[in-house]
Amino acid sequence: MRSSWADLAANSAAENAPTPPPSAAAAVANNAANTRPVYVPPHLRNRGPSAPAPAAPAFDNSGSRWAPPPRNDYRGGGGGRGGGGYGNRGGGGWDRREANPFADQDDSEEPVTQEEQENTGINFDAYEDIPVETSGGNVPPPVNTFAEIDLGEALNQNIRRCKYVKPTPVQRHAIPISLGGRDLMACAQTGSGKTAAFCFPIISGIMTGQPAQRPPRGVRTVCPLALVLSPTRELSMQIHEEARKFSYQTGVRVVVAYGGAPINQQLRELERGVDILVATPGRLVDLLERARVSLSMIRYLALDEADRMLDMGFEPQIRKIVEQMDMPPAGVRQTMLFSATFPKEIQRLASDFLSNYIFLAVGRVGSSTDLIDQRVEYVQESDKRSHLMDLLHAQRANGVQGKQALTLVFVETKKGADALEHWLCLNNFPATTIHGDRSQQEREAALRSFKSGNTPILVATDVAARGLDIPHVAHVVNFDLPNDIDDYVHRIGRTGRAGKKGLATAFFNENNTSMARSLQDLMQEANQEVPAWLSRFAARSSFGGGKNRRSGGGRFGGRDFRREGSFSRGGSDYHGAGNSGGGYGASGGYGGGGYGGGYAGNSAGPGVTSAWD
DNA sequence: AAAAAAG
Repeated sequence: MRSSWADLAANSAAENAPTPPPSAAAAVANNAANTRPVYVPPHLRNRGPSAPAPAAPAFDNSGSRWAPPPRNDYRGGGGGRGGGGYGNRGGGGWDRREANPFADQDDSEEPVTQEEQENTGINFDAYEDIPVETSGGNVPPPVNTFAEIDLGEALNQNIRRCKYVKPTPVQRHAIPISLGGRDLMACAQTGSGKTAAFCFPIISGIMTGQPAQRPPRGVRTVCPLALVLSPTRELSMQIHEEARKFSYQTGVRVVVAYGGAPINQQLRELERGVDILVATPGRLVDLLERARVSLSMIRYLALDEADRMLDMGFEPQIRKIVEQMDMPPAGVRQTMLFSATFPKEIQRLASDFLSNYIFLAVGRVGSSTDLIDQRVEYVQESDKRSHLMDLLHAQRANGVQGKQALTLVFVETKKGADALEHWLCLNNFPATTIHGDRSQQEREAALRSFKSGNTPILVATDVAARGLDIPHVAHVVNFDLPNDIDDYVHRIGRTGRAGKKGLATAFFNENNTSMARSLQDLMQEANQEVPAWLSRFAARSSFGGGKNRRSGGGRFGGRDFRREGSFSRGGSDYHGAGNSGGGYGASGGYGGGGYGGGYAGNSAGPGVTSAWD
């Protein structure tokens, strides 16, 4: 598929003239007469007439099936509205024009108004005074602007189209680390732009890196250069949509594959070429076993919600994909793990997939205090429905134009989700539900309907707990509390995103006593008001410690497990040994004492644990 | 024990 880039380059060199790509021999000859490098990075391939003519590629495969006809996705100026030709994704068969992922947005060149920024952008004021913790050797310093990083003009333009003005904290730190070629384990807040944090370096790396060799002879096997895995289908879809925006007109192709949807369409997309494959594990294993995908060329591996991907349910599949197929080993490929939460048992498992990695935890002080208002109410099992009804009524009263604010209600079981949805509808609350017993079509329809406000109440199992970015979720209700505090963190993280405020209400009763202590600790750390009755439950249940207890007092949602043992446990002074200056150059390495935490000198109170993506 | 992920 590299050759399709080559064709593009050739095409571009000919100023978009409809001439066939040069033969390999011609390419070589041309190159011999020309000292320019043979490889043309994708960000140069869509250049307009003013761009210097790139050298012809040395690896042209014209005549083979890997050299499809030249793409015609150059559009004058590159940034304009472009008129027709968009939205032909899925139509047209061999029409290779790239659908405009920004088609549904106002693409005018008007400066972004304050209001717009407020409504659509990220509220960066919410990200001041971020505590940052890094460990590992030679940590690259963070950047403050996208301009400081050379991501290439095409990517920069997409960043502007996305209305990203400056990098979020996780992006400031993670992008230089990734661009530096380092493996990374990153804990980052919910809704703080973590997808971009791993997409930008991957796209940039593919654009500027060496051209890929031709895929092996397996006729229909495709060889992506990057693999992004996520635990749910909807999250994979979302990552794919984001990544498509970031890679628009870069020549980098992103394809998604997940279960529950017809495989044939996904196969067709794969055959058109794939640089970045976004997938759920099951469908990927299927594709690997059918030999439709080979991982032999993988340079970048990203696990989103990495702790989830490595817990009991997923670990075997992930090991199979990463260790037992044909993926290059750690140290050869570059591996990036992202999550809000990273229990140290899982960190230990994860380290199998990493090589000399940097651990990064980025959080903001008092984030939950400012952004997610957490409440816990004591509600008997039998009273939950009527209590929920009260909340919804109160909200409706506050709603704009009688419109219900978006409310996401988490329950424990799929049956429970159906039952609650049914009951809500009976009571004139337009609700829908998403869970694993529904068809993929139903799941996607439910999500759409919720996002659009058509059914402003979504009853969900944990399938919706992680990663999903649903704008304007005003309220997350933990109708049934999860059994794991990390799940709670992810669930409430569906609100209070991109610097906006949110509300989270949990129903607590005797069935949740195992959560009392961890919930109390979490809320305390986030400067939330803890009801006295909850503290009593916590005191009562705390003797055994409890599996939900976060070690060391849990100032951060994540902490490098490699540092365990080099500090006295008990966590009275989590950051005490770190220098609180700007020293990002951690020198410690594994378990060494020389941890240079770049803790952003905050004395305003306890750190944050609340919302980590 | 539940949920998710292949069909």
